[in-house]
Amino acid sequence: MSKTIIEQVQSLKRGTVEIFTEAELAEKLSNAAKEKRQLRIKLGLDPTSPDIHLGHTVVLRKMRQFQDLGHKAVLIIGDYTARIGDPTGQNTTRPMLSPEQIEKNAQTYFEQAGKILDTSPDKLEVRYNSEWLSKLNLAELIKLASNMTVARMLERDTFEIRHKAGDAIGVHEFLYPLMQGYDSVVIKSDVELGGTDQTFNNLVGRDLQRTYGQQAQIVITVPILVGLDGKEKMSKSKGNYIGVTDEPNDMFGKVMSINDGLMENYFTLLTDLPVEKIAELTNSQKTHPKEAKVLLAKTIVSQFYGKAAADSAAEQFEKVFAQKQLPDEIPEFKLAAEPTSVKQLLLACKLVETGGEAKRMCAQSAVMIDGQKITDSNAQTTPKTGMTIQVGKRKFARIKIG
RNA sequence: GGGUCGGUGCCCGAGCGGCUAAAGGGGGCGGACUGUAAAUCCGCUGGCUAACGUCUACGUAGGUUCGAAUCCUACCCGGCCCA
Repeated sequence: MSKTIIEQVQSLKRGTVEIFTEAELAEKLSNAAKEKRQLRIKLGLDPTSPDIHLGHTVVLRKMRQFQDLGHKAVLIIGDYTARIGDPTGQNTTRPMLSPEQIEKNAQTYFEQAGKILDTSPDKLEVRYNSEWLSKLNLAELIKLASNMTVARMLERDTFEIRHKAGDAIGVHEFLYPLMQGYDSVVIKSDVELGGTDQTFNNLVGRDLQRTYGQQAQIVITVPILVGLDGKEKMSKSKGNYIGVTDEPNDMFGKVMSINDGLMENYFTLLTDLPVEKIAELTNSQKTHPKEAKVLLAKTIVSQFYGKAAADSAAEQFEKVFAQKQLPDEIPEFKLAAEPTSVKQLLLACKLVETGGEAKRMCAQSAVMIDGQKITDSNAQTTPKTGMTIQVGKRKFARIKIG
C-alpha cells in the first residue's frame, strides 16, 4: 500500500527475464489494490525431487516478494503431472511415485521452502493437481488437447532439439504442458512464476485460461541459475548445486568455489544487494575478487543460518584452505587400539569408500596422519586418541580409542 | 506390418573373435600453481586381495568356440525410411 504500482512493478521486475506482459501486470496489481483482493500467484512444483537448492530459490524469492506485497502463493504439487515427467528434463521416463512418497516429498519441500516463503495460511495455499487431473475424462482431455497444434508443440526448443537429434518423444509428453496449463485454469491463477525453461508451459496456461473464458494469467520468468561448474544449470543430478540444507561450512565453501565471472549473476539472483553495490563488488579494480566472493558467501549463508554462522564459516574457510590448518570441528571415530593398515584405517573413518580408493589416495600423496604424509596404504599404524587423519584438502577425521 | 541402423564403463564414444577392465574425450578425484576459485600443467579413475590372483561388467536370455563386447538365435528398447 505504501508502494505505488509503478514501484511495485519495478521491484518485481528485478532479476526476471521476461514478463508477459508488464502492462497487464500493472493492471492486475492496481485492480487488486482497488478491490482489496489478493492476487493468486502460481508456482508449479515437481514432487519427484524434494530437495531444494539455490537454483529453486531464485523463483521462490520472487514469490516471496509477491507475498510481501500482500498476495497469495499458490503452490501446485504436480503429483499427477509427475507421471509424465517434464519433457524439459533429460529423462523422459520417470518412476511413478506412491501417494505416500509424494506426501513425504511435499513435506520435505515445505520445510525447505519455508526458509524463504511466508508460510502463514493467508499467504500460502497448497494444492495437488491430481485433485482435478485424475477426474478428467477422455472427452474433456480431447477438448483440452484440441487447443494445441503439433506445429506449436514442435516449436518448443526441447522438442525440436530432441526431434532433430532423433531422440524418442512420447505422445504423452505433449500432454504435459496442457495439464500444467489446465492447473492455471482450475486454480484461477493471476500470475504464474517459473524459470525460463517453463516459458512455453506457462504460456500455454495463459492461452487455456482465455479459451476457458478467464482473464489470462501473467507469466513471469526468472533465469535458470547456473551451477557451480559455471556452465550447466544447477541441478542435483549434475552435482553442481548448493542445497538449502547444506551445512554452513559446506555452503560457504561451495560458494567460494564458483569462478569469479559467476559472482555478478549470483549476487543479482541470490541476494538483495542493490544493483550499484553489486557493480562495485564485481569490479575487480574496486574490490578484490576474493573479498567480494567472501561477502557473497557470507550473505548467502546468513540467509539460511544467520550472521554468526556465516562469520564462523568464513573463518573456518580461511583457516583450512588459505592457511591449511585443521578445522575446529572434525568428525570423531571410535576405534580399538589394535594395529591396522592405513588402508583399513581410512575405511574405518569413512574417508574413502573402497580399498582401491585408499590405495590411490596414498599413492597420490593425499593422505596425512598427524601431519605426516603417508604413501604406503599397507603401512601399519596403531590408532590412538587424538590422532588426526586428513585425505585431500577437505576430508578430516579424528580417532578416539574406546 | 516391411526394410535398415543401433543399444558399450558416471556421460559421450571407439572397438567388431584372444594382446580388452575395454582407445579417446567429458566429468569426478588427487597433486602443483593462485587471491578461494577459474584457466593451465601432472597423475588417478570397477570390486575384493599384503601380493599372486580372483570376481563382476559391453540391452536381456540362450548358443557356437580352447577363448566372445566382438559370431549365431530369440526377445526387449530406440532412430530412420517405406506402408
